[in-house]
Amino acid sequence: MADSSTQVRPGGRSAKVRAAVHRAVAELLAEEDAETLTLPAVAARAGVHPTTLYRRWGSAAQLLNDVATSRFTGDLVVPDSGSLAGDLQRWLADVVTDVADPDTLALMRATIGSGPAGGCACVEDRHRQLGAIIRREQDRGGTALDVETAADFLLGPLYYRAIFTPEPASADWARTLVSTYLATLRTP
Amino acid sequence: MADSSTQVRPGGRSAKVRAAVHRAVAELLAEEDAETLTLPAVAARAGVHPTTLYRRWGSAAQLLNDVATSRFTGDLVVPDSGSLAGDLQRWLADVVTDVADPDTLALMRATIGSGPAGGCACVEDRHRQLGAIIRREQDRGGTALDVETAADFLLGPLYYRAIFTPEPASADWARTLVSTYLATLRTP
DNA sequence: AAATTATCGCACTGATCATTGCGTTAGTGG
DNA sequence: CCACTAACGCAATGATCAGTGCGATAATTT
Repeated sequence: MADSSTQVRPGGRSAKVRAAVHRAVAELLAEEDAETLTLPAVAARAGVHPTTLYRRWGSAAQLLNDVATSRFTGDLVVPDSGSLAGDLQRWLADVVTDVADPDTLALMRATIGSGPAGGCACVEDRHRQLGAIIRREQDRGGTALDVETAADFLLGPLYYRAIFTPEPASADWARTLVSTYLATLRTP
Repeated sequence: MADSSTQVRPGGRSAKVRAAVHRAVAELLAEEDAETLTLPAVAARAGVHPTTLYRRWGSAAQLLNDVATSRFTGDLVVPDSGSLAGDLQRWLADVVTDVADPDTLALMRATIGSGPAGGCACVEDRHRQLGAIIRREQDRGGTALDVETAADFLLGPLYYRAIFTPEPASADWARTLVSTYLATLRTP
């Protein structure tokens, strides 16, 4: 103990409590609205004492942020089909499948309402993945693309529909999105 | 009193209370996060007794929904510049200006978290306006366009950036959005 | 102007949330 | 195996929220 006074201890029990709490948040969010997501309610569902939640997370907003971060990072693998079109098609199809889950959507909506005003944990990893796909295309000798513009045309309509409109996003609609975006690249 | 037992009374006092409450909600949302938006807090800010809020709105979610509905309906006029491109350019610029306001954005984010899972009061009027623009173009003899697709390409990137990314939407970026969308119509 | 009643303020109560101090359990390193 | 301490459970407290009955105010009608 040369430097730090706080020594993290991620062994069995803490991890088990954390997993139970995360699962309880997901379940409660899927059942009822985000208004009733209080720390005592989560604790009762997870079989954990409320004091633990107050100490580890402090508030419902921070807990939601933690759940969303661990839920939306590292869940999708960046495909490598050999072409930009193939990579985008497969990746966006995976994103559509992910967003199509009502529980995932509920977590996203709740996170938007309680998270910080700029940036959201729901899409940070998506932007990284899109950047990786574009960088790979550039390494193959393809044209250098702007990540922001690609996100505008691919993630924009997808998340807009998921959050604001009741109609779900289908897989072939996502394919149309990709081909339209690629068409705009050829005709500036 | 032939039919109804409840008789609405929108005269002076009720309207004044309603306006004060709406203003208090907007102020509190602009200052702090949506977590602390409780009915007693709104009542204290508005100078109204909390009982009134419990009776008229019932919960913070319903109050938020009411505020958002009256805030996002009828605030923009549908332009009539003579051409589809001009109408879309001017209208989307107005939408950008509207979303650029931090207070408006805070109200949108809070409404997403507390509103019903399908559809949001923030965009319902936007869809109606976009439908009116497209219908007018069709009356002029132009091509019949799909409202959903137009919303995907215009409102999608705009609201996606506003909610998920910290970077603001500029006016000329909105112009790029419109011209790109119009370009995709000519090259299917 | 008088009667009617929707709406609001006030006081009060029960329920739930947020927080703290203390003892216990169980990972972690020697 | 033993000492150490991070992490948890428990009990108790103050604060705030949610809800109710009743009288007062003011908008609306006759």
